[in-house]
Amino acid sequence: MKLKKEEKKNQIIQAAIRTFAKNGYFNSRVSEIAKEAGVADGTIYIYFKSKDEILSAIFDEALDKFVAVSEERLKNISDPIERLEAIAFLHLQYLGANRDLATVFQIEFRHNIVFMEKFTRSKLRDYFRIIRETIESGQQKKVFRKLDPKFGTKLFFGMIDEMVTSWLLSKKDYQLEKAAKSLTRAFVFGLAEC
Amino acid sequence: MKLKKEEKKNQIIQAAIRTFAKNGYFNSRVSEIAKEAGVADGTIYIYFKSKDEILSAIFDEALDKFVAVSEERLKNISDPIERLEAIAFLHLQYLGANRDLATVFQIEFRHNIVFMEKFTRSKLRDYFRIIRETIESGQQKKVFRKLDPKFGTKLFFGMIDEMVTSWLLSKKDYQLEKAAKSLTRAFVFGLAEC
Amino acid sequence: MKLKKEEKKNQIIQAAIRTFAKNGYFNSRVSEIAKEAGVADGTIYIYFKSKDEILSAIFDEALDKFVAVSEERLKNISDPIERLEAIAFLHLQYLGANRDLATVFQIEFRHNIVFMEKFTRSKLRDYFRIIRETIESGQQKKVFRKLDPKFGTKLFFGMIDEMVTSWLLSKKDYQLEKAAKSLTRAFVFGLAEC
Amino acid sequence: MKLKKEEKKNQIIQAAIRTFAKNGYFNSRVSEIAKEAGVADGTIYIYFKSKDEILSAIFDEALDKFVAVSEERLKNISDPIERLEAIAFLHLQYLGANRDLATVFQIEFRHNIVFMEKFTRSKLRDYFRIIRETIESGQQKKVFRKLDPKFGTKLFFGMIDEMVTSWLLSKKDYQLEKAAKSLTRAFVFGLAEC
DNA sequence: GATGAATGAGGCTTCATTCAT
DNA sequence: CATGAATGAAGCCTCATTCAT
Repeated sequence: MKLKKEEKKNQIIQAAIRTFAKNGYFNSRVSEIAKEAGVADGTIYIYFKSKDEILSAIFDEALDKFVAVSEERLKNISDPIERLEAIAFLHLQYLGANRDLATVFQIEFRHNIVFMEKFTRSKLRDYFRIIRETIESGQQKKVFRKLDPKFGTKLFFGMIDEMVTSWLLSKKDYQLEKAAKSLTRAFVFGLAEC
Repeated sequence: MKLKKEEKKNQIIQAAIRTFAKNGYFNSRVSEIAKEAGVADGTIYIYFKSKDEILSAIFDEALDKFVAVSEERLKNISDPIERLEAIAFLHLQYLGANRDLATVFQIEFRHNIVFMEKFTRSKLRDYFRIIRETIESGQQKKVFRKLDPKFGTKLFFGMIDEMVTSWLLSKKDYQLEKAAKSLTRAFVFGLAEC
Repeated sequence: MKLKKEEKKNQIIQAAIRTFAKNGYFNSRVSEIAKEAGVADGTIYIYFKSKDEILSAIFDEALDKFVAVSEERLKNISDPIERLEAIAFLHLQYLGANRDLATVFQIEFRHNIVFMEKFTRSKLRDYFRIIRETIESGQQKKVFRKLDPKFGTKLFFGMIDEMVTSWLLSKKDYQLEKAAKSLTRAFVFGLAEC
Repeated sequence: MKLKKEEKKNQIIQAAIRTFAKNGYFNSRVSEIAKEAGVADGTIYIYFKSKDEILSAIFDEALDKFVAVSEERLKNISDPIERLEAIAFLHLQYLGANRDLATVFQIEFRHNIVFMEKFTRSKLRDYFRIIRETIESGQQKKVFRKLDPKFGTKLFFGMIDEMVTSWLLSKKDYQLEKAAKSLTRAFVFGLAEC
């Protein structure tokens, strides 16, 4: 019973991801999501308080899952450079595997500034912490030079994030995660010759 | 007469930037922009065909101005590393000087994938070209190692872009352009020790 | 369920007829129709795509019903003169029984040449055909003299139509259908003495 | 000076006739009429109090001119049948000569019921009187049989009116006034054989 | 729990009219 | 007289949300 409920909730979330990806949050209709999910309009409101809450649920769920998977995969990697590459790989793979989810993340996450702040301060904080701790660890091991780890985190995240956005805007459907290696190499060793 | 018309158009654009920055495009009302600009609702439609066109005009104007200023400033800088730093500086300074404009750029620009594509394919292309040519020039001078220049462009842009977004979300009002030097250093020399 | 839906649709149509009759199509507000029908503004749009479509529906329905009733009543009348009189009677009775509907028909039907053409080419064509075939039948029976039947149809229709318009503009509420006999007599035998 | 003023007023009226004929009164914009007349929007309001008054002026002027011309032409025709034919001819010729004016007359005259009543009670009354007196004269001369002359007037007017409407809806540009003879014959002698 | 018809607040936009130049 | 930029009231329609069935 409880399972069935979770199933239907997920069904609605998946429908919302497809709908938001196609038309954007503000140009998507609740009735459209309902149709896509194969339920009645009113049913949406049994599982979610409002249209806005569906969007939040998408991010909540996707971020939770991503952080959980990432922590699991990173558990046994101790080399800082290897870890950074793994992080980039997981990030690119996760969004590269689901273009609709990626679209919602890259486009609708910037829903409005309050919305962004909310996630940046909670769920996304965990992700940023993973990157930051990896950089700090590398600095302790003298693999990385001195540099504000928070600053480095932003730079690294910015690189990955732009790869995803660029991939979305490109019509070509290349393997996004393949960029992880050279992205990390660029971040660690820079663009300079030698 | 012509001047006055341009003045009023600009007045509306500035009001729209403030309004969009505050509430986001979709949660802003045309009547609110009108009030903020000190004109009647209908007056907006003498200068713009639709609400959507106001948003486009903001980007059009801001990007044109930015590219024009940048090209002027970069004219006499030939050293690739210096050029990259100048680009980062100009970018960060331009948006750092106008928090409302920055908000609209970082939040509203990605509100709609079609809208993004439109600008990425035209106005923004010029900006990306400036970065790319600088990287290519550095590669010819053997200052930069071999790496797809387009890929490098994305990484560099991604770093800058994330700095701006992070600055917006931060409550602290630090000097954004101060990051240009260390950002460029990180991009060119990487994070690795020595 | 289906019945209830048809009922409500009809309820809106009747409200629209009253509203259009009172103020004319362009000076009628959708909110006024809704109020008159006892439903919310938005409900109108569950049953009709647009304000314009309500007007079309009024004509569609009224013409369909009129042609159906007329064909039924005329089935057993073979004498051409009797048939013409019956047609005039039915036409005058139909509109004479519902002053609001008559107003919409006489005033709003000609509000727009494109709108008129649409109905003249479809629904109204059936009605004109009934008149024309009666004239042709009378000519075959040598009751009527040679005359382009289409021309005759227009003349006959014009006579009836003007009776309705005149009745609408008159404040007196006389029995419109009483004119059928003398109208037909005038059409068939003319104004000449003997 | 006065002449020039009248000229410009007429210029606006002609522009309004073309504009109303094309789009109908409610779908015509004052700015469109101004453009068509080659004057500024505000200039319209120097010559007319409102948009509605332009429409009234069109009917005022056209009806005055028509009645004046008709009375002049009918002065020397005493035979009732000849007079009726002349009336039909003048009516059909007048509107047949200016399709735009005819469109405005047949379509926009039914602007709303109050508007119609206003003209039917004043300007149009003169025209109806001309027809009615002709019928009465024919009855006195025993050319026409006994029949309420007002009733006969409506029938005759209805026939002519429908000819005009039918011509408007027809794409063919036939000579409308050619129908005057057979129309009158039909009205006087009827459709009956012999 | 599920439905989907009904609600009604509110937005974008139009356009007749005004009035300072 | 002529202009046309500015006004702002008001309409059509949309759509998130509710609730009786």
